[in-house]
Formats: sequence, C-alpha cells, structure tokens
Amino acid sequence: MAEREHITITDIAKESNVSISTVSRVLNGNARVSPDKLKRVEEVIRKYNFSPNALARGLISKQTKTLGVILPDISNPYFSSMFLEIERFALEAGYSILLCNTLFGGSSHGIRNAKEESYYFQMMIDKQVDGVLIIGGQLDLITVDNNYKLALKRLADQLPLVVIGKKIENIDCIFIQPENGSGVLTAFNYLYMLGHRKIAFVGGQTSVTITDIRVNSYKNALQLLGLPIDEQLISLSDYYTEDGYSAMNTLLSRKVPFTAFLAINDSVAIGAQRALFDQSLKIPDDIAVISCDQFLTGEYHIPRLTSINQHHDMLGRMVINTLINAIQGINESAKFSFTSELVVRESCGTPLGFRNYT
Amino acid sequence: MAEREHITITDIAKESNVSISTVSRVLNGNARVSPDKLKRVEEVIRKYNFSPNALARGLISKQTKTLGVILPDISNPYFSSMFLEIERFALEAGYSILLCNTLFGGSSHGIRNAKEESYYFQMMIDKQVDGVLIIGGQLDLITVDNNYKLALKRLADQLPLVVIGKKIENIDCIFIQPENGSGVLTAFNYLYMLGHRKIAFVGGQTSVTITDIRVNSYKNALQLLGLPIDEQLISLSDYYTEDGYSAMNTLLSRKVPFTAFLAINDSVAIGAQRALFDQSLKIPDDIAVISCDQFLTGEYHIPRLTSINQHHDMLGRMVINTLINAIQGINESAKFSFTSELVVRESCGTPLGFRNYT
DNA sequence: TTGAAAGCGCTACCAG
DNA sequence: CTGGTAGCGCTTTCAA
Repeated sequence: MAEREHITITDIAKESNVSISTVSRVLNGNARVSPDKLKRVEEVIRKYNFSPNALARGLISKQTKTLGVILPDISNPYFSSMFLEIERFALEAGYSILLCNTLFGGSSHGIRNAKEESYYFQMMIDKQVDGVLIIGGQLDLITVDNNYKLALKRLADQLPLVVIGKKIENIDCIFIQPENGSGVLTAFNYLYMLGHRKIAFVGGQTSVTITDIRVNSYKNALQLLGLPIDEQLISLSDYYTEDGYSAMNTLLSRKVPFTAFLAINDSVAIGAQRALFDQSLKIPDDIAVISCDQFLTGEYHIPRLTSINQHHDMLGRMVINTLINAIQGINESAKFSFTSELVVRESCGTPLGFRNYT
Repeated sequence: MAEREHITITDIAKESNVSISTVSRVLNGNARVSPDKLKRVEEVIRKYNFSPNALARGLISKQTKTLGVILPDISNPYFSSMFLEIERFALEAGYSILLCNTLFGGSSHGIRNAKEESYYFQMMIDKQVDGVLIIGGQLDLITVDNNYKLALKRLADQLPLVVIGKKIENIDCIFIQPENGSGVLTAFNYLYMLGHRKIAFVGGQTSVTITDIRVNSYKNALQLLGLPIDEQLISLSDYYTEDGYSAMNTLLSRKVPFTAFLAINDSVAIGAQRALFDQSLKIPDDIAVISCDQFLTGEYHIPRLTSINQHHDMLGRMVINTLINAIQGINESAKFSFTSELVVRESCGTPLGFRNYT
C-alpha cells in the first residue's frame, strides 16, 4: 500500500498564509473570517481535499459523532430491520455507528463471541462514543446477572445510554420497553373469533423479557375468555426457524390437541410449519397460526402469514432519536407504544370463516 | 444523566506518586517498571477502573483498533452472515467495527440513504480507522461511476483497503472476487441430469457483477450441454423475496415453457415459488428449483430448498483476515476459491428421479 | 528504571 | 477579524 502522507490543518494554514486558528474557523464555519482569507483557505482545502482528523477533534471537543449500538445478533431480522432505521436516523444527524453483536443467547447459530458484554461497554467508553444504545441481550433476561448490572451502571455513569429492555433500578439511563403484549391479545382474540379454543404458544426463549411479556399476554387472554391455561400448550425454545421446528416437535410430542398456535415470530412460525408438515399437518387446513412479530417476507410465504406488525422500524427510529436527544441533554424518558396491528393473510384460513373446531 | 468525570492517566500518576510516563509504561506493558511501582500503579488503576482514552492514544500511535465495513444492506442474509464472521474475527484481533449500510441498490426496501458512498469513505478517513472493507455496492456494478472510482482511489491512498468486488485498475487495494460461478455450473448439471432441458434463471440485479458471473455461468452451462440460449428464460430483478416474486411473474408472462429454474438465492426462490403457486404451479411437482446462494432457513422451507452453499462465512473470515494482514503490512493479494457445494434437498423432487420433461 | 518534555492535530481562549 | 498559545490525554524520545 502507498505511503500515507496525512496533511493537517497546519499544512493548510501555511499554504494559505493564515494561522491555523483561521483555518479552524473556516472549517467550523461559526466565527467570521474575512472574505479573501476565507476564499484562499477554502481553495487550499479543496486543493488537498483536506478534512480534519476526527480523533484530534474529538479529543478536544469531547464528541466523536459516533454512537455505539450493542445487540445480540444482526442476522436476526428483528434486529437488522431496526438497525437499518437506527443507522439511517443517526446518519441524518451526522453520527456513525460502532456495531457490536454480542451473540448472546443467539446460540442457535452455534457461534458465540468470546467477549462478555462488559468488554463492549468498556470499549465504548474507551473509544469515546457520544452515546450507547443497547438492544436486548443479557438485559432481556428476567434475572440479570449482577456483574452485568455493575458494568451497565459504570457505562451509564460515563455515557448517555438508552436501553431497549427491562428496567433495572439504580441505573441512570433511559429504559424503553419494546412492547406491552397488546398485539398478542389482538391475535388471540382473532383466533378465538374464528372458533379456535385450543390455542398453543410456540417459540421464544424462556426467561427472556419479550417472551415473558407475550406469554403472559397469552395467558391473560385465555383467562379473559374464560379458557383454561394449559402449560403443556406452551412450547418455548428460541427465536429462529430451527427453534420453531424443534419447539413444535416438542409440542406435538406432548399429544395435547390444539387447533391453532401463536408463534413468537415469522421465523418460528415457518419452522413450526415444517414440523407440522412432517406429520402431514397442513396450515391453515389443519392448524392455524398467527405470528407475533412480522418479518418482511411473510407475505410471500405459502400460505401467506397472518402476523402482528409490531413496528420495529418505528421503535428503532424513536429509540435512536431518544439517544440523540439524551446526548444533547434533552432527557425525555418517553414511553412509546405503537399500536400493533394485525395483518390478516392466509395462515388462519378464510379471514372470517368460523368453524367449530373440536 | 450524571456528571461524567473522566479520570485520566494524570490522575492515576498523581495518586500513585509516579510520573505519567510510568503509568503509561504499565498500561502498555512493554517497558520495565520496578515491581513496587508496578504494583502501586496497578492498584490505583483497578481502584478507579481506569482505561485509557482511545482517542488520545490513536492520535499519537496512529492506530485506532477500529475497522470500517461498508456494505449495501445488513438486513440481507448474504451480508449479515458474512458480517457476523467478520466481526468475530476482528474482535479476536482486538478491532471493533464501524458499520455503514449504503443501501445502494437495495431499493427493494424502498429506503435509500441520503449519503453517497464517498461520504462514508471520507468518514472512515476522518475517524482514522485502521483499514476498510468494502463489500459490493457501487463497486458491484459492471460499469462503475467515475466519481466513485476517484473517491475509492482517494480512500485507498489513505488507508489499507480490501474490496469484495470487481477489480478496478489503478487503485491500490486488494480486490477479492466472491466466486467464479462454478456453483451455478454444478447446479445446472444436476438439473440436466434430472432430465430438465428448459431451465430458466430468476432474480439478481441487472448489471451487477455477481449476477453477471452467475448468468454467464448459466449460459456457459447451456452451451456446454449443447442447449440453446433463450434470453426470454432469463428474468432478473433484485435479491429479495419480493424480487423473486416479480421476476417469476415476468417470466411467466412471457409464456416460454420451462421445467426448472435457478434462483439467484433462497429469498428469490421463495418469492418465485409464491408467484408459481399463484398460478397453481407447485414446486417440485410442476417446476424444480435450485437456489444459487444458500441462506440458513432453506432446510425448513416447504419443500426443503436444494441450494448451493457458497460459504460466505468463510469468505468473510478470509477477507477480514486479509485486511488485518494488510494493516500489518502483509500484502497478500490472495485469491480465495471455496468449492461451492450443492446441497440436495427437496425442491427438485426426488434426488435421482429422472423424468422426461416435455 | 524513571521523569520531563515534546508533540499527535485540533479547538478555543486570549489579546490585539 | 486575526494570530498566538494553551491544552485535550496519551506515547515516546531523551537525559538523568
């Protein structure tokens, strides 16, 4: 690779016959500089295609225009769709993003990063990012490890921090709950309305907040409608296709009859469908399914997947907005709730076809 | 948010009654420090949980331990699976990653980032990353924009640069070709062996290198087997499910008979299957399909997708390795070729069931 | 082995 | 409006 000769503000100053202060002024465009000098400096800047060193800048101005995002697994559509929105918004505000996949819990892929989450926290501090966004991971566990809490607290003491996950006491950051489970309720009601009475719940990792919220909402729905709660009808595992497959197999092996199920997301729904298919059970003819978390391709699946749109992209956008505000000192501990919407497609059969399932 | 009091090397030096030089020495662990001072300093460091400011460090040492990765769309499984490997390896080597999605071409999602790719290049330079990896994007176009070339050249002049994409002359960086199309050949031969003679090609963006390579390989196979090339059987679009859907609809509208098709990847295959299904055409009974690029969930699809595994994860690993080597001055312009492997599942019917398709 | 001091490239304050 | 200068927090000579 070629010799890298970095030109600096001093070079520009020399060549334009002004002081570096003046160059700095035109660079930042806030102070006033006489037109002729301005022109001269701008010319030299353009000539060398000069752009100031962000490290040096950050060292003194205390801001790097970089944000940290820590999440479990970007290959999960849930996170990637959110991330895209996050990055877009960050970019508009002039920030770039340091991304860390902790691969925590996403053990489905069999891979796992060697570093603990606290490693990433420290890195964010060292690299002086202007703020950090944490999405899920350890934090999503119902019981959070104490070391983790400590590390998180330390991070929050150093940097503006926004977290999508369960609130932890005594940590000075903004916690945002991803959802309230109302979508699950809607989905359940829809299945009920179609005549289903034995409805299972499939997928999602045990002891993870989001799973918990949804399972609770599911149980809640059962109670509201005066139906019995049967733990045998709940089969958890994880969030990926293969997990839907295994969870459904587990469920089937229990031999408890059901006519419909809620899947934690589209991937799980698809995996579960495969497991059913292996037993010659067809969706929607034999079993109906609604996924609690819409991904982008459900519309092209056979059958087209009826799902709940939880509006992650919006969540992403709001969340990064909150972080940027927090960086600027605007500390709104807002609660977002997006009305989740039921997208009725084909996986429950005819939209209004009531049937007496037995 | 709390007051952020940053403690610095000076604080540590004071509290341990040594000079900052000494603290720096224990921090870096290269020079020798007397045992008692070492112990004292280490204690104070631990007490305050001190970790040096990476900006200040980078400013002087000329390395930030940060790598830049620029790719079109992380929500595309092709990139996300590769990225995960890239990050893992980078992490092991002590680097963190600044990720930029250009959303170039990924217009399927309807979103598009406002910034040009050269914006990201400049950002990488400003932020002083130690090296940059570019995957696809503009660079994948058969005809690359001149401004882009200029910007890329500038980047390559400043930083170690590794690119997955087509080679561009006069730019001092390492170009890596993602594949040679041999997988497509294998797939084609398999279809031929099953008795298919009218084989279509579906999906992939026109004038993008990877599409080009595969289409050429497809045409090449046709010629090798003495079959006629019919441009009507080639229906391109993009790389997502919805694109497979539209591309297949286009193909069907041409009314040119075919009994099998190659899909540019699993997503496209699934979208195409939906389009066929809408016309009461079933896979594999009526039409067979092989996808040229395996994603993780094809195994759970109905029918299970026969695909080619192009080993992106390995590519990711090799590529980041090459970058890190380049940073360290090891300039191997290696050529990787992973033997792509045909994963036979169900989407072509019985593995060896020859049939006389007419 | 150790500390003083000179920067890395930039911003921001100061006096003029 | 402008230039000089004092740092930001760290590494790295250079003497001692």
